[in-house]
Amino acid sequence: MNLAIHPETFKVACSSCNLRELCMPIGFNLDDMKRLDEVVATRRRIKQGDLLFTSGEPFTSLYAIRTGFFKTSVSTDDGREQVTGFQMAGEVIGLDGIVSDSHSCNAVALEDSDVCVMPFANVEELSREFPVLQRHVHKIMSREIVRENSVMMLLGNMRAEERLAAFLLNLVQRLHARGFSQSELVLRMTREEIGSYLGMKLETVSRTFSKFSEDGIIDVKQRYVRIVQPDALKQIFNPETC
Amino acid sequence: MNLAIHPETFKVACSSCNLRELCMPIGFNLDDMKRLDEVVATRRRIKQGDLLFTSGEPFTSLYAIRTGFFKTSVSTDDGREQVTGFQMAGEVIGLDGIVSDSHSCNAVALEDSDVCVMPFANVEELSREFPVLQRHVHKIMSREIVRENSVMMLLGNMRAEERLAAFLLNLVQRLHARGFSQSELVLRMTREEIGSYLGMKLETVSRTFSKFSEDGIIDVKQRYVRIVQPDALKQIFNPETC
DNA sequence: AGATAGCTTTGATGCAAATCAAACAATTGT
DNA sequence: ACAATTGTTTGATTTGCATCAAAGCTATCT
Repeated sequence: MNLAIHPETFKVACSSCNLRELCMPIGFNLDDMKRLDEVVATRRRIKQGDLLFTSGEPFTSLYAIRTGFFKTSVSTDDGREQVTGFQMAGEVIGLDGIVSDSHSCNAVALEDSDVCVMPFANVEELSREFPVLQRHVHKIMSREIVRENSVMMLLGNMRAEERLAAFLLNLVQRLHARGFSQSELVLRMTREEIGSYLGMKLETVSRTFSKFSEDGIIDVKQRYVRIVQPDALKQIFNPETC
Repeated sequence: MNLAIHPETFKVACSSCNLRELCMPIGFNLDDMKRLDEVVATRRRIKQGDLLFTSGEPFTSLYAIRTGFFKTSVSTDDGREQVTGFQMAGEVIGLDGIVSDSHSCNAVALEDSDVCVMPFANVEELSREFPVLQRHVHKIMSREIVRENSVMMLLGNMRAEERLAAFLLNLVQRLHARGFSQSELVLRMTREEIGSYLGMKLETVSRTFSKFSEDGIIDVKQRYVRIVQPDALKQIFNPETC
């Protein structure tokens, strides 16, 4: 790799990464950690709006997000887009590519981002050597399957208010796990992208935000959201609990 | 395992199973195949309507369907059910349990069925030994992720007719891959279960079937469906192609 | 600072699918 | 063979969200 030509790519050590607990298994000794560093080949910077990978592109690597924020989406031939997920630091994307050796979705950076490139051949080789890494990879894939199951529940069974409540609670919970506030967040995506993810139109997303705001459940100012009554949101999401 | 007490469970060899190409990787020699047989601990019979596993139950094994038909579903606390998939012979279920060591969905047999019980510890151990099995397991999980992505597209973006067309085409394609007709099928699930999977009510499913029938695209008689104009179905599913 | 483009909000109207309702098969049990 | 149960079809009505439309806000560029 020629760094003069590809200044955006460079090597980095997992063993010294502060996201280690998030994207790497725990329970390694120092020597193992050094070996584990081999899973990451390079680091890559993606500017806001740029694609990390696209549907149809050959699959070579998984990507661990170091900093930044992504959306993944699939499209129909007639141009309809479905956002399939929003991913933040410590999360892994690219799993869709394994089955057919080519990606089936697009990954777009919603802010300037930084990812660790993990060639899948490395992941598989080291997984055979380290059962704890193997288990970790399996858990990441299973977690994605379970997440998509709950999105199916959202899309198939829930009304607009429930969907948006679930969305906000999920986002803030993941941000909180990363040391951010559990009541305030800045949305990285547009109303249209939220709507695409939740199976509703951008106008409905906007109206539902306004409704929550009128009801005193949240404060909204464009991309900034403060959750004033988290319990009210939880009740909307999970109506039986009342 | 006491066969007198558990007559429904007994050992079976993958190496002699006629679904081998579907649930096992290819490219093994005979000796490897013998080792690979160890992945399956037992076989288990599930009667129509019975549960293979339920949400909350400890995760121990994956299940390869030998014969029969399953649905998987998740539920909200207030009793709403979302069918997350229909699975047939040669397909693997239980992947949802890996992430938290307990299942997060229910698997119900829609007809008398027969599954190979593959303790996940065996799967992981043999995966470390056989890269081709490791790759196979990864592909199965990735395939499930990609499938769920397309269900999200269905639920988020498509109208009732498109959803049902996609559903029928997908079912018949999978049945055809198993040697069945590419134009006739017998539905193993109720209108309500189809509706739950596709995010619509049973009445809408029924009406859409009737509509397709009136338009001469399919013949329907209760659970029996014959696809008269596959191209018309494809066009409904994929409107741009015309 | 002003202009342009992109995003968001809010209102008015329309429609696809949900809901409510009832009759009609098909299947299961006695 | 009959009753009871479960599943399916079809019709009438309602409704939640989409669509259409227009104005307001923010950010970016010159």
